[in-house]
Amino acid sequence: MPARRAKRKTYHHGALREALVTNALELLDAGGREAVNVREAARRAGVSPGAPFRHFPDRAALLAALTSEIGAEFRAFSEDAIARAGANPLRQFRAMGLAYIRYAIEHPRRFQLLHAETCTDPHALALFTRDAEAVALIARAQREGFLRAGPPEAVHLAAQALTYGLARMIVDGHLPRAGAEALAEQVLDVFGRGVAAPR
Amino acid sequence: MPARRAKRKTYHHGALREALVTNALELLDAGGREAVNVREAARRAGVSPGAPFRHFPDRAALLAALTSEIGAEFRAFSEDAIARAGANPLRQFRAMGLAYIRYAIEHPRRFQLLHAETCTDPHALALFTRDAEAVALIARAQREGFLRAGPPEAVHLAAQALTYGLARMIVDGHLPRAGAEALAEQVLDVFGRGVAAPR
DNA sequence: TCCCAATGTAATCATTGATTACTTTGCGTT
DNA sequence: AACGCAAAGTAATCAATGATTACATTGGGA
Repeated sequence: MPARRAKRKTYHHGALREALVTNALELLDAGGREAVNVREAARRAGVSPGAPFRHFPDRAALLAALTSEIGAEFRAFSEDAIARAGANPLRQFRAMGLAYIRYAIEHPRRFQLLHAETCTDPHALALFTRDAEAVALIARAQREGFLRAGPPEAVHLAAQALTYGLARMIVDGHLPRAGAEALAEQVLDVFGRGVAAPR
Repeated sequence: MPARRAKRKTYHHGALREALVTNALELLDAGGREAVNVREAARRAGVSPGAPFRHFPDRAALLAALTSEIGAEFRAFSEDAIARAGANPLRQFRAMGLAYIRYAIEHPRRFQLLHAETCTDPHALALFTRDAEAVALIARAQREGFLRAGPPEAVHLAAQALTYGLARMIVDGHLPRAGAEALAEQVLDVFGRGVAAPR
């Protein structure tokens, strides 16, 4: 209830845990993972440096909570994009990839945290949670003649790596963000024509 | 000359700068970028905490020197792989991609540092230093009928993104390192068949 | 030889994470 | 409605690190 950064009237904050995570998110967006620190989050919540300890045993726990929060946001973002893509599974797959890339463009620091080596949240990576399903889909499309032959696992991994690579290149500064989305669509088209069965 | 971690006989270390970078590399490999700290590097060199200041104005400078060192190593690694690939440009390109991935498997922390958003070393990224040349090569292969038609810039970016994505997936823990190289070869094959002109 | 610039030491300060004892609050129980 | 207790925050403290300054030592060149 009490506004962040304002002097608190009550002894108890009321929603310190949430406030800390929110403040940590601000710090992350502003300066990356290394800029996330407990004291500043506490300061912005108008609370003493020891207070966060009641909610998070250490900095890693705060980062974990932040990661979880961001994971949920990303999942919602991704699933929304899939829902908008209609019923065609291949269109859905493409939409998921583009959502991935768009999220990386819009929230690079969050993307970075979410996919860091240290992130162990199994649900954090929406793109990688339907592997078996996606591979089966690819195998079926191959049998039905829509996709050219080849090991479906490799085709799937290629699609993942391509998407992840584009997103990562943007986040890591190897691809200018301006126009990156349009470029990404071209790249996905090249790949799509590559894996499609020759007519 | 004096061994690291041993008590120094002389007042002057002799090669403190190099020793600090070496120690920083150890810290990086052991615990990632965040584990690199000036004091520990100084401690391991058997030198006081203030000594590094003579060589590096701050921690960022030490990290920059470390990055530069790693960049040179990676470049040599990559160029060696290309040299071994023979004269065929397409084979060279494939060899470069595989070298990229192999380096990521062998030295994930170094790869990570080298490709971090904060890395500004323009020569650090061997894969991305011959863009115009590679695009021209692709365009020529298309004209000569080896590759199917399509915007050569997009084909080139697709190849880059695929390679970078695989390497990054390994580094970020999204792909088990065991067997990753063989898997990567399969993926590059799928891509290669995709961009190759239909026979 | 001697001087001085380079290099390392010692001491110090600020920031941050972590931890403990103490204080305040407000809710559930009676 | 009063009480008591658990939850939540404060204050104080310690350790580790980065940064910075004044001082000491060394060795090579004028």
